[in-house]
Amino acid sequence: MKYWLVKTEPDECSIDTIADTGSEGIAWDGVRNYQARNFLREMAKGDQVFIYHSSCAKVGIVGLAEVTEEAFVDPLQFEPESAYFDPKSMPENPRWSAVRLQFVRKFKQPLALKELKTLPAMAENPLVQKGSRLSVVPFQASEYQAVLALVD
DNA sequence: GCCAACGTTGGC
DNA sequence: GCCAACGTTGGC
Repeated sequence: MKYWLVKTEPDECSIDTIADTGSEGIAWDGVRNYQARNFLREMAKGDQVFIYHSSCAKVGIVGLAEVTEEAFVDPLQFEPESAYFDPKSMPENPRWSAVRLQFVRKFKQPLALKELKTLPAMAENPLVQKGSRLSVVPFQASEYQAVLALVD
């Protein structure tokens, strides 16, 4: 099993939005960065995924989700009306992938970015590196456990 | 709202 | 292939 973190703006899709989708889960689409896309493609069913709120008042990890469907073609890239439309992506060779995530739980207290930066176990994680804009972040098992140890 | 850091585009 | 210009991300 592997571990990940995905960023989301709570105004667009918060942990509560994900929770509301229940057992159906939510398509994690709209990723338009190659490095992040490649990580999406590495995800396997059952992988654990931290949900992170960015660009908001309380930046940090707010809960946990799980991969329920491995990478599939992101349909939004072919929809001209979508903000995620990509005219250069060809149906015979789609550029962008999505996965399906299902809500696992919301932490009673979010783990703030500020706190994450103080954890020795997280020192090497891309999330806390200066200037990192990666929206899908791989986690080592040790990093995953260090975070879980601080939430309930 | 500001701005640093980063990724992408496109002219040459 | 270089690199300037531009657009975006995301913390603060």
